[in-house]
Amino acid sequence: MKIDPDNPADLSAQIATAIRDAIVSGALIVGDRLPSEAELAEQFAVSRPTVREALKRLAAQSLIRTQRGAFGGAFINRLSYADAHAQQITTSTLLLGMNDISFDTACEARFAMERACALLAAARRSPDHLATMRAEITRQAQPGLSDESFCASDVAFHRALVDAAGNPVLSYQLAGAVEAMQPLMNMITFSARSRDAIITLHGRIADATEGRDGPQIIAALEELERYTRQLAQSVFNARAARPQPA
Amino acid sequence: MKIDPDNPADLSAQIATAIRDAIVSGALIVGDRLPSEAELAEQFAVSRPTVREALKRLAAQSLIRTQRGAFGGAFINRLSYADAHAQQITTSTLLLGMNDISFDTACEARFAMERACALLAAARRSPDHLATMRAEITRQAQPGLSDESFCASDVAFHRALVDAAGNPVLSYQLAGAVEAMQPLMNMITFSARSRDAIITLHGRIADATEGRDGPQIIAALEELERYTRQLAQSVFNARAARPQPA
DNA sequence: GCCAAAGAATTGTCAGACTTTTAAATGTCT
DNA sequence: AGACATTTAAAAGTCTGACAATTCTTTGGC
Repeated sequence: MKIDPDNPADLSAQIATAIRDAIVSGALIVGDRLPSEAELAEQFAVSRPTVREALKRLAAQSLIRTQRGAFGGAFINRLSYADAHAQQITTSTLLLGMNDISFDTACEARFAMERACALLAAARRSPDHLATMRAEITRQAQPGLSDESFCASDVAFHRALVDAAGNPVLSYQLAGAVEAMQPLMNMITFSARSRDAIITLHGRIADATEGRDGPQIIAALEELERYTRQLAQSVFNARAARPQPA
Repeated sequence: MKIDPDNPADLSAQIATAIRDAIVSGALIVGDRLPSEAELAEQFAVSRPTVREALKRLAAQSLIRTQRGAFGGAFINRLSYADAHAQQITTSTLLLGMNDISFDTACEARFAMERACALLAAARRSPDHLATMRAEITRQAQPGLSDESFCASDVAFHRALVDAAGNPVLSYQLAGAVEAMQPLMNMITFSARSRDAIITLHGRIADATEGRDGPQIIAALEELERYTRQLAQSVFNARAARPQPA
């Protein structure tokens, strides 16, 4: 590290890359303190604002954390599951929102991955996970619930299923897939009848999880995927029939 | 947006968050041009360097791209699959590298997700994907191959399988799981015998993919997971037996 | 021995200036 | 009139120097 060709392009990006590489390669480890901004500026032969821009880039990815005051500075940050989750969700949401991906494609990916958790969830679910799932089902059945709250509860239910698999890496990876679907799901209007159908399937999933019946969870998820895609199809068809609702 | 309380904490982070929220919420869409740095500085009542730090944070997440010259500026960037892939891999790699996650946990998550692609891959694989898989198997069988190259080829093989599922969202999500394993796999020494075993299983996966036999792909992947975990176990046990090899 | 004040190191922010890049506008020649 | 060269202006990229805010360490006083 500490190398920086005098290419005229984006010094702060180059510095950020150099430091990032040092972190990824293990040359800098969690808790290490970087030199002060003034020292870095001297090392890279640039001004302090340029160094600061580089550090802000790294901070945006939660790679470092800064602390003011004497013996403060920039420290290599441990990337927590929470941070990784949040980044994953933001990235996934933007990816889906900006690339006109079809509902079907996103839905297929999400349920394919969720089914991958089923066997593990059946083997490892704790009473805690079951309680969360049941609680969300109860919430979903409340009469005055808005579509948005219904979707939020849906996400919470599925997250509980994923977490029940007891593998934090899996939970992290799935977070993006499940949560990023929420804006897409929010475009759907859920009738009382369709909510009933979904709640029934959620009940089957919860029962199967309680009974440690992995294949049954998969079967219910498959049915839920089929139903969700069909529901979205009919909503979009109806909208296409009358393009100007106002 | 355009709001910014005069809280004394991290103005550049606040500005970045405000703009990011505007992007995620859809108030700013792909191709939109932000006001110039000078104008933003005026709007937020801060100095230009502070605005620049905020913009660099957004650039680090590929949310904006900047262009110099007249009528240049910061433009909302379309988050491409390539960018999202790269971010995903970096984040996953760091998460696994900094949180002493067990090999078993990472391995379990990875193969669980990969099996989720099996049925889709069987249904949709193209001759192109098959050719890639066969080519990587051939490479893996070369005699003088280093462990590192063997791992890299392993990753390429599995990525071909994932891509064969024909769902870009799935490919994106899986990228992290598969590629982030590489540093962990690189810690293993692959004997000629273990390479043979892995290559044989890869052959079974390729055959099953060619024959559109989803369950067979899953079975082979399960065996591969079992074998990989067992191999890692024995390597780690051997290392633990003589901690100071030098 | 404990508490308070001084000191120093470091990030956060500002102001102003200069350089470089780039596209548009203008001018000139055929 | 059209094609090409020149000028111009807008904008990011960078630098310098300064001051404010924060926080740890050390010193001094009781």
